Amino acid sequence: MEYNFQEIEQKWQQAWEQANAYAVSNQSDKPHYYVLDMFPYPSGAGLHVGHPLGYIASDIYSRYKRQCGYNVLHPMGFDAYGLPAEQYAIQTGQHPEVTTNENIKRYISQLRKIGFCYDWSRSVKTCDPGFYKWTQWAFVQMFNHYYDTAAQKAKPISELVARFEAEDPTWATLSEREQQERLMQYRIAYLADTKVNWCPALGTVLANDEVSEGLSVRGGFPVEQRVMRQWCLRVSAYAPRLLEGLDRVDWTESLKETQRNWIGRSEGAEMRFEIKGQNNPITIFTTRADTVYGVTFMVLAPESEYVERLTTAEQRAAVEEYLGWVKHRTERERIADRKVTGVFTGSYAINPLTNAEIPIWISDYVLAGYGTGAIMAVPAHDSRDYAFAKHFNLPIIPLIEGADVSEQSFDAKEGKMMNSGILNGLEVKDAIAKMKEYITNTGIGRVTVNYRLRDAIFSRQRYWGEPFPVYYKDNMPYTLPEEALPLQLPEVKDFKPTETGEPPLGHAQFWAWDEANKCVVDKSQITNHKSQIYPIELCTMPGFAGSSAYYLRYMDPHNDEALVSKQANDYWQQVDLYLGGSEHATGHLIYSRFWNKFLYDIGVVCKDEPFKKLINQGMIQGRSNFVYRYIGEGATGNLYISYNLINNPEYKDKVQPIHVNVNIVHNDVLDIDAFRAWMPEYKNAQFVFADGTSSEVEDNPYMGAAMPKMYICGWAVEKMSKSMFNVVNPDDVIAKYGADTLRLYEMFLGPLEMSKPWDTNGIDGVHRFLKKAWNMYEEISDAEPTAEELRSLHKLIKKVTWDIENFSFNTSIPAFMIAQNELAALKCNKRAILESFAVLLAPYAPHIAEAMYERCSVESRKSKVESSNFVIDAPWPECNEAYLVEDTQKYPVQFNGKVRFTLECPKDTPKDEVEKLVMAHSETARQLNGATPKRVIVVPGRIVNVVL
RNA sequence: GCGGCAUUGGCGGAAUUGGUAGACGCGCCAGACUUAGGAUCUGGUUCCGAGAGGAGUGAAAGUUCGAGUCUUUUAUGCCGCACCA
Repeated sequence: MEYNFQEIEQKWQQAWEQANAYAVSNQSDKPHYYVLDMFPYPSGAGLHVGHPLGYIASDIYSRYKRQCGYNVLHPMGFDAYGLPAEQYAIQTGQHPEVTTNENIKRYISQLRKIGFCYDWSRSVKTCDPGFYKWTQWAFVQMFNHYYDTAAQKAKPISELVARFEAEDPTWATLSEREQQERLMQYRIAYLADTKVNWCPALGTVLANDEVSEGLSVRGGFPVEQRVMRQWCLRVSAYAPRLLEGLDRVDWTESLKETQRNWIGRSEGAEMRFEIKGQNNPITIFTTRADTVYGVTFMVLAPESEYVERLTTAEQRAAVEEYLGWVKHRTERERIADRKVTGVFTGSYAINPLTNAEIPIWISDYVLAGYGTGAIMAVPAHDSRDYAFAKHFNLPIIPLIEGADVSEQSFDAKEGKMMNSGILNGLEVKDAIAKMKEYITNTGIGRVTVNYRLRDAIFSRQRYWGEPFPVYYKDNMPYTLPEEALPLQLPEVKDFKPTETGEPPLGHAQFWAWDEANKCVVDKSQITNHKSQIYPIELCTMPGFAGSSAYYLRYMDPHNDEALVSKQANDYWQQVDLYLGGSEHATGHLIYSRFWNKFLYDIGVVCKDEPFKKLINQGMIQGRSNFVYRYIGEGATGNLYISYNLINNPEYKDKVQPIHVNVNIVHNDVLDIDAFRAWMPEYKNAQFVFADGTSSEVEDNPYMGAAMPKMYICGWAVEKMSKSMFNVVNPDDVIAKYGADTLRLYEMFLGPLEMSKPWDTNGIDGVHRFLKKAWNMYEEISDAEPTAEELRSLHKLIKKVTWDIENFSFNTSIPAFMIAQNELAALKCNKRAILESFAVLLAPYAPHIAEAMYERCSVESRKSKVESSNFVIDAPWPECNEAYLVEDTQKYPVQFNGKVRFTLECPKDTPKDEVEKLVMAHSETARQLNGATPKRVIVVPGRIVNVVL
């Protein structure tokens, strides 16, 4: 029977769907396991072959775990809010919900075809009110909590109020508004005037991770700095815990490093410097307290609050000019043009150790948001200070013996101190410690830790996002009561910002809060305060809001009473395995961990880290194909040279590579008819074929039938994108080879975590394997398997089990091929072997495995591979291979470096016993080598080396 | 500048604990079948060498009886962060 993958795959996909085969319950005696894919943003372009890579890997693991007897939660959903849908809406007027839902539908149909074992009944999408109710709910909780730094935990804001009432006599004297303003400084979700990344082209602010090199990550539009009143999340409060938690998760080192980098912990000291003529010191942060004797000037960030106070009358004009210039410089300009700039304030600080008077400058190389926004400059040992000092001709005092600072600063933290008073003669490391001690003891400062991680800006001036459940009374924000959630996204007539610069929600008519009746009403009713009708927040939440806790929702997706029930969360605990791209390292994966830790603090979840193990699948790059247009003498622009000829003298440097659609190229051979039909300009294309001739048919030496000629295309690895014509759609691959081949081939391509190009050359080999494997199931015998057959099978069992548990999926496919080869060579048609083979293959190629298993079955029993356990603990057959026998040790015996035979003996055999055994084998050795061993070296536990 | 990862045939890549480097697939070569092959099957395929044999995992050194694997130095490539004091 032919391997009809279309029929098989359709049949089993329907069978799984009808049987609801992958629905999973929150109640089970089985051990639980939660496998999660990073849910996709459903873009208009649909899936390409790169997307399913991680999904296939996680699907293999899920199926394996299920076959091993686990209750596996393996869901899929959609990150449905986002800019592209909204941009499209602005251009076409189509409601983003319509396009988003269309895209989701397309994604689902593409995903279904690949045969994933998702529990679709648990699917979520972030733009669903039933889902974003809990995004809004979490926001309200964050608004109503503050971070208690002493306890390192979020606590209800009411406790803070109680503390103020008890400890601060001025509290009672404040007005309600003043009290609210004060509380706002503590809330975890808070409103503040902050410097933001404003993107005029997108009309919205962006988070730090959404900006790269002064351009928006989406769209690549310029971003500028602006101060705006924004919602923020106090992520920075969680910095120590976000850092510490990394030690307790099983993630790759590189990803943890990226996060550590982003969190950016640095230990140092804050020091106070008195100001000459003022009785009010300034505080700076430094990690090099040891260099305080070399401070020759101070620098303030332009935005520093010290600037106003320290600018003298004579310098005011110069300072203001400089501040104005800095303000109008975009982030992009600042990065592109890193020249040294600055201005003197006119004030002097007093070095607390030397009492020297040191000038205070302003420069934009000091950042307002880090430390205290002011630094002590030590030009001898900091390259940035050095550049500044050279530019403005400020003194440079070297502090480390032997350091030459005539050309550049000496930044290394090594060497012996000099010119440093009490620190002279100490090593830098000891000097830092001593100085910290000195600072603490004398009270001129304190030892502190600084983090680079900033609070997340949480407002977006966009339409297609979660509305904030917030209304404004007397200009102060109040959250909607819990029973009013979700606050549904209103209809608007225009998705662009309003003329007055308000976000698109400014167009919404029904966008006012009736406090008395607790409902949304027409905003025209906002007339006066007595009406108790107030405006609702116009911004929406950013993309990461909906993706920060979606993994919890899968545990309990239909719960209307809670984000996740206690029972469901206690059962699933956390995500055991999370698979996704490393591009989310500093965005989603930080926000999720923050969000989860907050939920942990308030008792909603039982684990403070959301993702126990995390694997980054590599990116699939495109593999572009090229044709070579002849542009040399007499070129018509219509002649294309085969790739193997382009370095011939007559064509060298006379051809121009042109991208050609990879879908009309097979194994780098161009389909010339398809090429001519592809675009009008190629309609009359002529070719020089691989054999160097131009005639399109070769005379057939036999019957005169035409034989097509080959045009070979060149290739290159590039990003997979439409413009390179190298996008491969999984649907096309499935139509041609089937989902099982696609799954196998994606895994076969290389290690999961590495980036690699999608190269369709070679997919035939994998497809051939499936065909050959299928052919083994023609006539099945009930005879007892032979030892050899069992050996092949058990090698495979061992290998595949190891591979799956170690996420080394790519190496399983060769193992299957070898086993298939061996079994075919033995003409094996034993039911016991073939059944097991199908069971092993099931995680990788579930459809064909089901069909194989079905063919093995005597009567029509349920015959699902699912119901048959993965054979991890099958009895090992008697055989001679050491590695199949668990309690013996294998000693490959080498003679002069070449292994000649393998010696087997019990694991704990003493060394001299092994030597004796080897000598006893010396007869063999003599025969093999024509010599008797002179010396036998036994390395404990492993190898026997025989020197002849 | 800081940090992480990588480098093995013509190509993708194996080598799981330091133990026969190049599994498996592609491509290529030869053969079989065939009107035909861009189908299928069989055999071969790291390089040099006719052969015996020799060389060989980016480069150099080290540890070891033994190194693709461990250590140090170095080169190249990819990724992340970057005026973070």
